[in-house]
Amino acid sequence: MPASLHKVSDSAIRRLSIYLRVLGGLEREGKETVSSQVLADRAGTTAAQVRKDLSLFGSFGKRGLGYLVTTLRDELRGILGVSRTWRVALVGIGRMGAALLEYPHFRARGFEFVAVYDSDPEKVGSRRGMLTVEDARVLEESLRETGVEIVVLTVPAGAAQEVADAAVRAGVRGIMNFAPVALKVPPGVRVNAVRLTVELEVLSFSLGSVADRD
Amino acid sequence: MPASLHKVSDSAIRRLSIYLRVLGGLEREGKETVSSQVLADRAGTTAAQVRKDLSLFGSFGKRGLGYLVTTLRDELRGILGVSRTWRVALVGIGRMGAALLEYPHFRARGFEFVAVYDSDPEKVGSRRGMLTVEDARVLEESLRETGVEIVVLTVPAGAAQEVADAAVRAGVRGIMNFAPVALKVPPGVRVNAVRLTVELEVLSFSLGSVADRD
DNA sequence: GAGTGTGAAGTAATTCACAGCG
DNA sequence: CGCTGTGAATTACTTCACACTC
Repeated sequence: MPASLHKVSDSAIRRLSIYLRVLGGLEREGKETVSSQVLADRAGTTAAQVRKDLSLFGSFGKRGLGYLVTTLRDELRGILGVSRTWRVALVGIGRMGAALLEYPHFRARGFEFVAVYDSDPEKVGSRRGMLTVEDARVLEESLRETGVEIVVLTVPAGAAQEVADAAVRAGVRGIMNFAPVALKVPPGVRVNAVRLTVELEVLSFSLGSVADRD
Repeated sequence: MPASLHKVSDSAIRRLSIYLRVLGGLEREGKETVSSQVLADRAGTTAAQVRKDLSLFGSFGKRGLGYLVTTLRDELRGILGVSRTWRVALVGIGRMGAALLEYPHFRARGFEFVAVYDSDPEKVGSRRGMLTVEDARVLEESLRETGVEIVVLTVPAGAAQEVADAAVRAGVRGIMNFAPVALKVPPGVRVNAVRLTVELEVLSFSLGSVADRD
């Protein structure tokens, strides 16, 4: 039962994205087919989990054989919505913003930065690769004009909510938030937070508690 | 039932780290107490979840009043293991590595970079703030000598596993991995992967499927 | 035979709801 | 009274196990 309209868990989607990455590697290695077991090993999960995840969207495998690498990759691209290009804007061009702007894997996966904003007058007007830094004061209308669909937020915590509000008013429905605040957005808008300090603190906790395996 | 030796879920720990961040903000605002409800609002979760999470480690609140901000913050620091300083090394100083090295929130939370490595001869020997970039070939012994406890990996995918192996041999038990590969490490070593492309693809999926609320 | 697809079983995480305390 | 702490109920996620297909 393919079920494309049923609710799929976030963690399942995360894993699909990882499978997609693994399939790219397998393809480069010239592999034509792959079993759920091998896929699982490379993705860091279990074979049953792989099959369950894929079965949420269809029956892509061949029994006794496994999955066709290229076919499955195309299917996953379709499911994840990355067979097209997404128009992305960066707001806040500090060191982290600059690093993301040049991050090679984004473009390779269809996420293209089409605008950059900052509120620092020193930075506004300067070039960043193909792009010119625009003034954050014109954010809303500029985002709308440029047809931006996803915003990557690397501004200080204090500025994040107002930038998010402006982006939402401009019709943006996806926000990748690096600022250390929980953003409030209306229904229909999706925020994905990247919490670098949290990741380190999870490590710190694991190393601290002795009762720890794996 | 405090239960410090029982298994606590990863997501609970992640939330504790977020609560800690929120408490810092409340403290700066001069708030002395906070209810689970307010904490939840600022952290982006529910009051029941906050109380459940905290109850895994003790009874920190006062009924009818809430939690004392400073006290709870200290408790959480102890639980997460961040009342001390952690010695961290960065391996791979591209743009992302450079951004992390200067990321102000790491140091503010007790994560201190004490060494930087790269394999590029052009970079080896150059200065990065207080640190000199060392040659990745001496990684293992240098990590050991420097007493590094956590490694942040920002090397290309192809190099990540061998760097991880060397780090593990050097006694490192925590790895924050930015490379797009699943690292294999022995039991007792904890890897935390930061998958930036996955985060964007989750957004892409959410925007793509129309059947989407929140 | 090898390996998928999937209900059913088993775990884990979250939410409810309320007794009990300050 | 207000708000915590927590068992109980619920919901979500993962693993099992095996019929089925290539």
